[in-house]
Amino acid sequence: MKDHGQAVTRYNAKEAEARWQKLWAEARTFETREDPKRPKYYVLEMFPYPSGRIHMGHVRNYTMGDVVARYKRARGFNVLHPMGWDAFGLPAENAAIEAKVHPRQWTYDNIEQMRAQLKLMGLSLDWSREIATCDPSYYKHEQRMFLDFLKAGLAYRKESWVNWDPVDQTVLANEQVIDGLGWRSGAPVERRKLRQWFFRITAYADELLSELDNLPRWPDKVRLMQQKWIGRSTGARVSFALKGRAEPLEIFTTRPDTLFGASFIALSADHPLAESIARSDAKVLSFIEECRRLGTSEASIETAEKKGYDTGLKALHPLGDGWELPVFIANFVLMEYGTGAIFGCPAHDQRDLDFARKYGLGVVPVVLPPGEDAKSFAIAFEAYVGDGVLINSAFLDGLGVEEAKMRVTARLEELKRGRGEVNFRLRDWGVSRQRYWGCPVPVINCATCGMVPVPAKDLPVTLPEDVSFDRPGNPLDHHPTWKHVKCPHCGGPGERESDTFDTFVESSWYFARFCSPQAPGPVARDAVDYWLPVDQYIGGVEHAILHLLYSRFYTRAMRRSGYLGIDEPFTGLFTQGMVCHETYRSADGRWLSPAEVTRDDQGHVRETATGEPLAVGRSEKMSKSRKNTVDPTEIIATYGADTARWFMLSDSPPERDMEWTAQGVEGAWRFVNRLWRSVVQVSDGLVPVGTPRPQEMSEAGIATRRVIHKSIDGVTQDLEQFRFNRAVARVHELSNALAELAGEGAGERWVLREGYETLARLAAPMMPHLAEELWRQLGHASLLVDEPWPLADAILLVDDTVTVAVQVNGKLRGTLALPRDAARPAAEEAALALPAVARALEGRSVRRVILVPNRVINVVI
RNA sequence: GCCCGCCUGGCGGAACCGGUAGACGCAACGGACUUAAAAUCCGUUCCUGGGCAACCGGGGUGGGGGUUCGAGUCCCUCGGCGGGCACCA
Repeated sequence: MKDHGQAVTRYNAKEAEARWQKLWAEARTFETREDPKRPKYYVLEMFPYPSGRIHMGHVRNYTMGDVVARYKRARGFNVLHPMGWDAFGLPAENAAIEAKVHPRQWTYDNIEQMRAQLKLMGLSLDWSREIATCDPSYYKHEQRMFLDFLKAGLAYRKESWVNWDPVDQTVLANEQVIDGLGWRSGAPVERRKLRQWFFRITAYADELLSELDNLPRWPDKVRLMQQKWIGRSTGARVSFALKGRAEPLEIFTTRPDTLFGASFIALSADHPLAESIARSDAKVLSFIEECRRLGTSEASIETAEKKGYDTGLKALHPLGDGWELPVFIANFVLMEYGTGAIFGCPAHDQRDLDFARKYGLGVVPVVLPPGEDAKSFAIAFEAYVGDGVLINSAFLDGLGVEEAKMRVTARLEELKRGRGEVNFRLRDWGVSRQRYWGCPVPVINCATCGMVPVPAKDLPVTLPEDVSFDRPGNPLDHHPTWKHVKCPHCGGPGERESDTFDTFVESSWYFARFCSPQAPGPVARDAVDYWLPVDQYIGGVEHAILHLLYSRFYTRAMRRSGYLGIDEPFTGLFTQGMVCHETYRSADGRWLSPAEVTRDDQGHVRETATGEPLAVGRSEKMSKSRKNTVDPTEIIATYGADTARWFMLSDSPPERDMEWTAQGVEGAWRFVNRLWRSVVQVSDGLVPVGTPRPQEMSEAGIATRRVIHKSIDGVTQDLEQFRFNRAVARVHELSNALAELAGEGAGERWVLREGYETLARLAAPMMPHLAEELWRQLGHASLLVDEPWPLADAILLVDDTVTVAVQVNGKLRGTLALPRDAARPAAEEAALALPAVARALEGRSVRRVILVPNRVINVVI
């Protein structure tokens, strides 16, 4: 074909995309409202932190969500697909410190920029529902709900150990402590006991665990991680009397069956008993201080030696007559778990064994492994933790481990020296942050009345605008006037709580706010009842525990306060992989960004500016530190959003990491153009829109129709199952088949129309702008986005003739074209008649023939 | 240390429930068009032996073993990579 100039050979993505985006916006195509007559579908991607620029991770996430939203919309669902901003957080304050901008200004500027960037992607979002969590119109509802939670006992304040940075004068999260030092100040972090706010997530520990089984559309991996995080363990609480003390000591164990193998008791350094002894014993005090200095970082735990200090106290075994056990303070016992005290059974716990060997304590085996002899069995340096039969254990002798656990627990209960107990690893969620850029905890501290919640009518408690970040610590504390208020209770002088909430609180309910973003209360009940739960939630695995667990808790807390009627916020969850890129490094160790390098004719990578050759490193997650990032806006400016979206969905399965390559984008861009060009070229010769299917059709035409309808069926299943890479491959296949038919002269004009219309429809969720363009080119006046999803003709999905593999002893010897569902004798005969089969048989007799209908004929000799 | 996942051409990956391994794309190579290049179009490409050729054979899904008429797929085992948790009593 002759080149008729630029207009015919090149698709102007930039112009076309802007045009369609404008039309969708004008038609308010994606604005949604409740409609009880239609089935709803709520698609949500984890909302972004407004860092200032979108990155490829966002592009991948929002492309996937948009494919789902557009597909479900075409299937007739009333689709809610909103977007907002997770707008509180530390980076805004850092910007305030470094660039002297107000966090609010910085945040809203960033939102402005990112919204413009996102809009270029052509996402089917209902922008009328946009929310920013730093807006008082959002967080005032959070404060309102906090008051409800307070009343319901789901929020409370207690003293708790925290990581304290003495220079920055703030609490640090565990993630912000690196090798025992504050991440910003570099100062050694101290453990301090501070009054902190908590959400009682543990109240729902059992439910949060058991309901994981009712989330079949969540990845197993995430459910498993949450299971482990909640960490339910069954055991017993056992009471040990202490010689010379009135108060008994309680311990928790999951192995009450090994109670007769006890040889010591160990207390946490933070245990009240340890602290009480320390008051009269300087040596104990210095040991406790040594334990505390060890800190909580992973490295220190790993390298720390198991150490104990014998307090000289004696505990009396609850089942032994006058049996005394030494009481140690040990550095490996955590106050936060169980009762902060344990009994040590060295024979059946490795850590206890190490401890016993170090301090010369007894090692008595009480569980006999199968096949061992009770007289000769001994423990050396490896504890036995498996199943077996109880020995040396009085009334438990001869029982299995499980049976023994039950029996001993029952006996302890009779004696009132213990009872069965379930413990969780999960702790209550500490939500206090000593930060400015967060939602203020709506509480006033009064010298007379104590803690007084801010009355609902006084909400919101807004952040003061005039703050200074000149000195370390919480600006809310330093503010001259903000925190000084009258006590709402007695009218006397009070002080505002200056803690703000962890930003995870905002993200724990934003999905509910999206249902009715203008509601005067936190939510409008009819709106949440209609829209919730979220049918499909999409985001990174990094939120597998924190955000997803908090949201599950918060939903229950909202239910308890009457805001919602559901338990689980997200019925479907998909965790997408990361976007990676290869890395470039110069000889002197500088990292270079993909934009700064060129590939020469030999395939060597050079720095564009200097021509210096570069080392190409392995592909890693795009990150600023490695400089291996590609700016989505530049890609969209060059190739258009559809190309970026198409490449994002190609090749790699969505749950896996993908590699971003320049060649890959080029390939996607070529396909966009090829598709556009083939429709432009073919459209003039097609039958008019709406022409009924002709009675007569050529073989090639019928064959192509089969491909078309199999494509509909295949793409539909692929999209339903999040197999976007396969959907992409199928669209390629259909495009190839149509090009082939078009190449065969006049071809079947009707079939070509059906084919290209189908192609446009199937590609629309993934490349929405191009699809509209093709639809228009094919002669339609309507918007494709309002067209229904195509339906496959079931008759065309089954072939009349099938290709069957013919094997001899499982080895492929040839193929056979047979009528569908061919009967055994005919199929067998045809198979045996194949020359390759006869050759393989070499005259040997056939023992039997395995026939898998329409698939395989296996001749066994 | 414990738990989970993964391993298929030069690369990303496909292969429904055990039934023709390598779809589709990238890259590479060859050809056409062009004064030339780019773009585009056509063709080839898992490895390997034989043959001028159409063609005929052998091997192959991280290694080893097993189940089965038949294994990328199921089981055992070893190795490698990735992720999660980590003093949890």
